[in-house]
Amino acid sequence: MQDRYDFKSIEKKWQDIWKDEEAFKTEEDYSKEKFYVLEMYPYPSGNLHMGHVRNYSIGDVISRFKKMSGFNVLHPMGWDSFGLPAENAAIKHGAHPVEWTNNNINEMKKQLDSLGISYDWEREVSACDPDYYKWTQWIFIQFFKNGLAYKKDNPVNWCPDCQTVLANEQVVEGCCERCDTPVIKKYLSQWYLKITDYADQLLDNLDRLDGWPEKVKAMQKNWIGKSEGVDVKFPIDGEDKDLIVYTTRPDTLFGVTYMVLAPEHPYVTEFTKGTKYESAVNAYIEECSHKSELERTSLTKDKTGEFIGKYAVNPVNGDKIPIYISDYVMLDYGTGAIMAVPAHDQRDFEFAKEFDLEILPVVAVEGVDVDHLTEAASAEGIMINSGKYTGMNNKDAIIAISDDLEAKGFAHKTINYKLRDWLISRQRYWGTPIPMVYCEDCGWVPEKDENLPVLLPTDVQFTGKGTSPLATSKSFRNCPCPKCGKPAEREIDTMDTFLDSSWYFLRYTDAKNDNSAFDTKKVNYWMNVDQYIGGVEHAILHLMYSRFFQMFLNDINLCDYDEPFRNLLTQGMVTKGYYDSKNNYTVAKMSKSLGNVVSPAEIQNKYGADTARLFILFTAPPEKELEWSDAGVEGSYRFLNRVYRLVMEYIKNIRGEKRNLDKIEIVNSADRHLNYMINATIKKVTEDAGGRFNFNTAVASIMELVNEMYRYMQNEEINTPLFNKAIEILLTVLNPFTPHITEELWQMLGHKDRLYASKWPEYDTKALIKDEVEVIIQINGKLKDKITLPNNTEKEVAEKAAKELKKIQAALSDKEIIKTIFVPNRIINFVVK
RNA sequence: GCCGGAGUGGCGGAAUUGGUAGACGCCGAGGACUUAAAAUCCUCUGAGAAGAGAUUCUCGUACCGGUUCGAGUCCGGUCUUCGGUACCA
Repeated sequence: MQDRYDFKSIEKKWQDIWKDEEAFKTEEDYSKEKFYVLEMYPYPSGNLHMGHVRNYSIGDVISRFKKMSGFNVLHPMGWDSFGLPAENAAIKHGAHPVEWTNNNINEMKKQLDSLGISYDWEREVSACDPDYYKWTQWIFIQFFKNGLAYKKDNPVNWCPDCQTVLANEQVVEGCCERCDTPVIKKYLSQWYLKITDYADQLLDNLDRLDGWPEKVKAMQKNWIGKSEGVDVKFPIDGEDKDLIVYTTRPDTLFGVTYMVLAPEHPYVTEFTKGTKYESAVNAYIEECSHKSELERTSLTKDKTGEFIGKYAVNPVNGDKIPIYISDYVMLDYGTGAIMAVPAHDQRDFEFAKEFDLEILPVVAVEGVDVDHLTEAASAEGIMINSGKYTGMNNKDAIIAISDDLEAKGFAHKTINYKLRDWLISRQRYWGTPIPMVYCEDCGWVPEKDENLPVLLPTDVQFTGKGTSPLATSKSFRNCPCPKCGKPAEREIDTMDTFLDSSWYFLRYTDAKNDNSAFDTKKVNYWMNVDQYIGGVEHAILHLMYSRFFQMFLNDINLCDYDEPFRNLLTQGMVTKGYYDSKNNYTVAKMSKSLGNVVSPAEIQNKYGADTARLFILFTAPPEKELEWSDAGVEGSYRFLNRVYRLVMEYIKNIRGEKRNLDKIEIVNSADRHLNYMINATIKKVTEDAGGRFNFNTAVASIMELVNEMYRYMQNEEINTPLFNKAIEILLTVLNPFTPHITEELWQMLGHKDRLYASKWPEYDTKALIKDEVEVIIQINGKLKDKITLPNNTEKEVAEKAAKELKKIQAALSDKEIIKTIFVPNRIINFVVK
């Protein structure tokens, strides 16, 4: 017998068989309960990394487990195949993005199959496939027709390196999320989707998503950033205009000592034109416009600004207060103007100190000397210096002051969101063309349905510079207006690739439909996604955009659900330790630049796919970070060899005889214990792999069963129906984790059927009841001794038996028992003094 | 600052409802097999103390306190750490 099992031939053999048998093909069966398990589709970079392996191993265990449990399982895979790397490769190597992308897809597909992941490849989707992006375009047009897509001239985030605009969500700390280049503001006319119309629904529905991690929900909540306050009207002295500001603290209105406008606010040039303030103000605006987003939002920098020569009138007391401009006020939040209360807002406090403006406290905060502030007092307190509101609790004053001002027409309650509309135009080639046409007479008109898809032209030049590559196509731009037929021009920008990924999970339910994006009956059968699995880096971007799409498609009656993903599992990163430049041991996400990458192919060559899967699932719970350990991989490999040898030993043992498959007989305590372990393992794996997704503890319990079987084998006859059952259960419950080796051993036992198609075992609750149980004996809650008693021994009997134990007698000799706590089959606790 | 997690052996991690803390695995030590090594199998493996030894005692889940017969688990406070987010008015 070989020392180590031959994973290379076994894994290849079974992957070929599954393919031939169409083992994982899924069809609609409306009579059967469905389960839709989905892993986030990857960008086809051409190479699988360990993060992918983890993601897909988790999904595959769930998928295989649910299939064996009797569900009609949908487990598809596809490609997020539009995007910059393909285009950059085209610029660099001259290959067309479509070739580069499709080569990568073929390569990655092979790698996925070599891991034994059970995908139904007949439902494969690829974002860059015209049969797919036709419907992305069609959905965009539905947004347009419903007034949710619009083109607008706006200051936008521009990445000078990627040569394209970015959505707010793609700007991380003032830099491009892709290349880390500081983002600059540009004025451009761009397409937007009105996600802000769904702000409340996106927020409110979060409460219903109880299968989502708190963390992700909190991140989305913060991002939407709902705040309730009031818009207050400040008349401007000497002008026939009012200044509207948004505040959440109307209780501090008596403490307003100046006003601030964003430098870009339209009033600024209007009020300063031709005045002595004009040159200084314009210089300041000019200075701000050169600052990057990063510089401007930096908290550490000193406050700057300019007085614009005008005064506003405070509606609560008629005070005249100076108006400044400063870049600490943002044009795109609230009204782009604020009332400044230096005593109670830290930013205003800093500005007031810099410009020597009055700091007037209006809320007495406990424990703070408000007349000698060293920083703003933003906590709650009692109103002071506030006319008739003085003495009130500031929380009550918020309501009283806003109500009074509202009655006088100076205020109204408002809600503000941080969420902005989604800028979806990209000045790049490799994306879905925006299917819009500009006609001088008709304005922006969507392409006719029958002309979809608007195909990406092939006669373009990739320079990576200047305007959208589509502008260089001779064939693309000119077209007739879909409405009036006159010569018109196509939009030359493409869509953000996040649109492609905002509905791909719907397309899987009906991937080959030529007549619509998906069939309503099919989509309603399969949706929602019962279990979605992916990295937490998509907590806001992809997961919020997809929810938005789903809500919209629900509103236009294309499907019955307003949330796409019922349960979400955010897997942790795969990390590995390395020695940095100062020779310190550091653990970090695997990355080429750090040199701490372990490639899946390398591990598969050395140990096989089953070992790679097992190690990843066993080493850490799925949502936690997983630190790669070569020794740990060895351990997983060792375990699989142990399983292999165990089954070979059993087969060897029955050679020449018939396998004893009679009725199971439990003849001794060893049998009873093995039978207990068999059933306990089924129970544990069913609960851990099927419900809690704690695959690590599920695997641990299978390991315990194997250990027990080795012990049993040393002393007992193993050609018995009971041991045969142990072997078969072992292979069955291990199958979702390591499908190749278990399928092979199953066949070697003589089975003609397949393990992947077999039924998940049920456990016998009677076998889990032990005849005898170990009861612990405590004195004052501390463990003193243990006693073995018949199951369900009564309190009196147990207590008597416990008191007869020598240790307990000794411990109780000079004590008085006040009370005895008895938990059946568990604990006797003597409370003594 | 605000929001959300997490702190358990040498390491990854168990303990699902308040009931034997440390399952399972890694590392390590010892033994068996072997000419030898690898592989495999068996035993031990939280810390400290006492004992020749079987064994016994004490401490121990970031820290301080509380509730309880009993707390890794519940409550109050503190610290550390990770992730997200922020001149958002």
